[in-house]
Amino acid sequence: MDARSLEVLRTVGSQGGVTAAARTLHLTPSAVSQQVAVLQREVGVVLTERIGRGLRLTPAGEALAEAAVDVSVALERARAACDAFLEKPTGTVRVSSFQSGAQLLLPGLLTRVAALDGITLEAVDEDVAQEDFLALTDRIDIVVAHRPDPSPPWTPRSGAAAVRVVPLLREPLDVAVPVGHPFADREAVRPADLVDVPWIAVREGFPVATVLGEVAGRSGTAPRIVHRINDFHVIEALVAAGHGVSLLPRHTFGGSTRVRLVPLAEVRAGRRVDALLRADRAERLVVRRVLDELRAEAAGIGGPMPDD
Amino acid sequence: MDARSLEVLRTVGSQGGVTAAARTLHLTPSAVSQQVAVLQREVGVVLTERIGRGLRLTPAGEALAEAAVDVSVALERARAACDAFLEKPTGTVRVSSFQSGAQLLLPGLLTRVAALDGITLEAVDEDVAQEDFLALTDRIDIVVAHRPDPSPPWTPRSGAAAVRVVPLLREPLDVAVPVGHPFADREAVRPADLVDVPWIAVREGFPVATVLGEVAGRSGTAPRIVHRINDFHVIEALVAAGHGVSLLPRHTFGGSTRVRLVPLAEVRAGRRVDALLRADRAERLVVRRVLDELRAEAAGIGGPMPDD
DNA sequence: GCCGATCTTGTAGCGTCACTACATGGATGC
DNA sequence: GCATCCATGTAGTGACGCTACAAGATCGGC
Repeated sequence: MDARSLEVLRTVGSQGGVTAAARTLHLTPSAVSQQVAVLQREVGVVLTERIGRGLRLTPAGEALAEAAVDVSVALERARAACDAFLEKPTGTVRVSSFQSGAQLLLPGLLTRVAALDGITLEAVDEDVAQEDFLALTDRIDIVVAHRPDPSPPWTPRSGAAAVRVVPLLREPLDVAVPVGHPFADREAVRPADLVDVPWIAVREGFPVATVLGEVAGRSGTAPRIVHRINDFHVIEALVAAGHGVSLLPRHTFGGSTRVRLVPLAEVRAGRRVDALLRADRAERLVVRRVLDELRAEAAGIGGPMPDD
Repeated sequence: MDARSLEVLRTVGSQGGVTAAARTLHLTPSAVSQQVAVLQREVGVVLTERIGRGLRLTPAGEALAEAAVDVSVALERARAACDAFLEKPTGTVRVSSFQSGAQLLLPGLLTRVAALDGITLEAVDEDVAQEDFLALTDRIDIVVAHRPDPSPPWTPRSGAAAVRVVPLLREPLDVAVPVGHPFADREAVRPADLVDVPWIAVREGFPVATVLGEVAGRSGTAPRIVHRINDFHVIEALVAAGHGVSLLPRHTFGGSTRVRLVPLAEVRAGRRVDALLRADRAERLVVRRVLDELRAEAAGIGGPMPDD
């Protein structure tokens, strides 16, 4: 029973398969399969079961994976205990963010971290579907993720307490319309005003996709979606050119002079931006340090965080 | 940073040296030294320092060893999480005890455990000096140890919370005198009565050695020790033959018809019998099960345990 | 003060274990 | 029913940890 084997099992659980686990662990599927097999023989309990052509953890496997979290945490805490005897926290931290979050937070974060000296920060932009954010934590230390504001909290595929959620900021979603549009100079628009307008939405399954449905739902009709674009800047350009209206996050707005953001009335539309990190990663001193800076940076932008 | 490496470091700390650690880990000193060296290189902090021709942990090493406990605990807890899915706790548990404790507790414990079915119990009798009991926990699951009743609690050489102490029973120490001795039919004897009597004591440094000094101290004189014998049955035989008097535990008394046990008055003389086990071992289900039986067995003998 | 004993720490050699590459058996979906 | 994807076996290879041996260091005894 090795800490590494447990880590492998846990990854199979969180990534939902041998192949996916192999990818994030930089191994071949064969190696992963063997590790799990050895572990299974050792504990004498069936840990995985085939589901279709895939694989998932049995209740025993879940329990073991859950316990594996504490092992990783204890290991990282041990490492941190030593780091405390070094003068400065040193090391490299991998941070990922969806694009608009990166645009909002990364420049300031990088400046702050550069001032700390000794910490190298590897930033990656990752645009993934809502349900895939948690899985990113297996290969990235701090995952900046977003979800619609009124929405159920992050629920991992496996291992309940494995991932920690640190709220960063809440950002309202406004209606983006071109200059000259009937709404452009309004104080606010109500859902009832938006019946049958041509929407530019994000792709299905992506973070704020559900918000549009809810806004439209208030007026009792389905939204008329004419385009599905993930990049907010592209959306902004399309709106500016009069190809439709859209919901855009207020603070990330590019500032096009040909687009106006009009607040929504009667409905609470927004997105929450959270930092997701595995419990073991959260024990690393450098990670904590970077996370502190990230929170400070977010606090300077979004104002105080409301409780969920 | 491996769980095994941490275990090695921890053993070096608790055993107080590379060679001793190598013995308990069934390794060569060279292997232990290399492991520590690798670990040290990895964390970048000095973990050990030479003290004479020996070795001890630096504060950083202590901190890491302390953290290593949690790693072992988490690992064993993971194993236990799987065992919970098996029908019965199965496995082998190593128990050691000093001789008189073994005589008192082992027969009943073995009977109890045999009734559980599936647990094999390896019993060892270990007569070690007071300060060496704790080190036994590195190679034995449950160490039955004893110490003078009013005495400071067990303090490990390294790693404060690494060893758990489970009180089993308290046993009074009585004055053993031969039949026909002036004290033989007394209700009790006072320290003042015992000035200048010829004592048979245990060897220096062994568990109840200090009690005699304290009893004698009450009368203001040093005890006159004529023999140093560790085996209580040998002591009993010597007392029976009139070669001196001794302090013997009441419940372990062999029952020689030529020896009387007379209680001590005015002074609280006794020994505490404790079970010592490492925190990680305590997580194993089989170990817990055996420990439960041991406590039950002890409760049947010593009556309720007083708080220290 | 020298010598043996004891303890730690290097170096060479060896065995084991985990990984990769490749092949096989199932299950899915167009 | 064929192509695809996934998990899992099997041989081969490389790396890592161990043992055996030797060297440097320190303490106790005569």
